[in-house]
Amino acid sequence: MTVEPTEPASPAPSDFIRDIVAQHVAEKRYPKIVTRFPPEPNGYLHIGHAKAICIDFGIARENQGQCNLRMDDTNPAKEEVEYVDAILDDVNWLIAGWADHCLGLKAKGAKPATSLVAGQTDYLLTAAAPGTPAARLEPFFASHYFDQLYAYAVRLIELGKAYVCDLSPQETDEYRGAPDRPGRNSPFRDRSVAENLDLFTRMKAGEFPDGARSLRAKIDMSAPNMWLRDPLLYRIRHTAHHQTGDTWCLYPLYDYAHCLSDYLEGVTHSLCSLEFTDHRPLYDWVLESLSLPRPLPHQYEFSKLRPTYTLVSKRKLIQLLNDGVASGWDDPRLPTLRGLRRRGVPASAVRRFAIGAGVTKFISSTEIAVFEHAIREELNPLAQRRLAVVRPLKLVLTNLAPGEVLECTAVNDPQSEQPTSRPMRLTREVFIESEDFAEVPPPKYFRLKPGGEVRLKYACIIKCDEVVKDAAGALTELRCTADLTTRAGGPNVDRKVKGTIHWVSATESFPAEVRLYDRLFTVPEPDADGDFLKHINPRSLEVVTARLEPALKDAAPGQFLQFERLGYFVVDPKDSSSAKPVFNRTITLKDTWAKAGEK
RNA sequence: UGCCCGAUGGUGUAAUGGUAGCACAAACGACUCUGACUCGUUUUGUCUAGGUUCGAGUCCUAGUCGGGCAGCCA
Repeated sequence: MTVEPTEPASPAPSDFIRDIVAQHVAEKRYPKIVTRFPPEPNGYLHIGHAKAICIDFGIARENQGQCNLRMDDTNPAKEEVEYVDAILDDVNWLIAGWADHCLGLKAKGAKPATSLVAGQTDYLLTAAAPGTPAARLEPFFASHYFDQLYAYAVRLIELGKAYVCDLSPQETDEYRGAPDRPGRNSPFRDRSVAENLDLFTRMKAGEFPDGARSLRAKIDMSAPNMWLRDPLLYRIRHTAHHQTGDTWCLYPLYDYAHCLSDYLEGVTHSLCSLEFTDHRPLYDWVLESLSLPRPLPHQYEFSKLRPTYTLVSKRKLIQLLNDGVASGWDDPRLPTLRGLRRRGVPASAVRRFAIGAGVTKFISSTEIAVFEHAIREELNPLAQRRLAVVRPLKLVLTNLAPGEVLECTAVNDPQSEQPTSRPMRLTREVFIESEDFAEVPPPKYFRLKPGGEVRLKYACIIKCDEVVKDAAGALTELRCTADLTTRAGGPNVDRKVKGTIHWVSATESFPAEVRLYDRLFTVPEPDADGDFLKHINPRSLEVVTARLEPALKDAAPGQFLQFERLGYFVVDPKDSSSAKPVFNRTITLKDTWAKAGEK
């Protein structure tokens, strides 16, 4: 099983949004802090969403509050149940052991309850009680509020604050004007309440085709903020919805549905990304226009997380899939939560990265190195050490007899306070990493070279006597002698040599497919020139047949491993089987030697 | 010639009128049976110009630069 620390190592962060929340808590403005994470079920979650999740859930958990998972599903044309399930799964993975106790889900099929608050009809849907079996829970859905949303729309009409408009989509655009040019009033703007009510009822009844009419807020067509120029509240769509089926042909738009969904759930702080800043006055307008009896939620915006060397645009991710660059939403090279999970990135590392990026309104990109560092930081204490040779080079220990076996002891978890160990068997023929031998060594090369010595990790020091090549001049094997006095327990255990390399026995190891993943793009900003496909890293995936030490036979999916001196690895949860094991490289170890070579 | 948001080392972020700090990255060194980890040292910063103030990264004004907004998408 996957082991996850329950708390992030870093202290609770502070930022401008948390400052506001703290202030509200101090004022006791709300009975309880409630946030929400509102994905649209039209795609998979990625690392960018992880930041939103960490903020939404983080603030809830720091304030003994709750964060509702809500499907923002007001556009039936784009959304599917497949995504609903995947999103729930990904969120559960990301917050497991960290904020699962404040995940707000509702009882299956539950709808908002109607009550009288301060003499006014009010609707409220709260999360299911803790302890409710998971099978009886589901996320919140904006689509489950369609009745209440409709009732609020009627109230808006009665208040003279909304009207049915017969302008076509094209005409609506023309009437809206431009940022530097005021719009014009719709000719339908001053319909009577009775006529609006009649028309709206008939829109709901399905009397009109798509786009024929819409319900609009009556605000100000000359407002400098485009979103206040009588924005649409409802549009007609004769399309089945994954939750409500054919019940509706009238669907609310985001700006209308979102603020009210927040209110309906008792959300207090509605946190979203910067592009919604211009919508905030509309968010407030809708709620304030309705004179609602309970405290209103407020929207606060922050900047998105944008790591370098990758892409977090749904559209571009889909293009990678369609072009066959990626094998699916769970391709380990993708920044999707599914891809990351399959790659072997622990949820705690995603959180550490997302939280560490901070919360501001400054549009920035975060170096992927910060993420890679977070992954290593989390994995280092978690990963069991193993020996594996990814590009095998045969090496014969000439002073060992064929069939002779030298028992060694290898450490599993050097970072632990009480490290455990496992046996390894050194034999006459072993494999070492091709990279660990150089016939013509560069300066400061610590590894094996002709006539040179190196330690075989956990075994003994060896000396390279002979380099054997085939007729074509290609290296075929190395012939070495082992200094058995340097074995554990031997008189010269402590003899120092500059290099230590990993190895596996040629006869005891087994072959396995290893997928060596690297960054998907070769440049920090793949889409800077609008042509990200040009910058795909041709070596983002390299498949090799490696030789693994016998203990790796028992490796289970979800178990974090370190192949010493190579990097962190996991069993591929999808393609691996005991007959044909497959390992994914999550990330290499930091490699200052390779870096030196680049210069 | 509209409205809104933003600007602190290479990157990200803190400092809430009082010593510009942290992380990553980079460089060097120590340690090392992982060229990992760990530890130590170092380089690099308040967009510009005015103003308020004993004192400004912080407040004010103007400018510059960057971003968002004209979906019946979210």
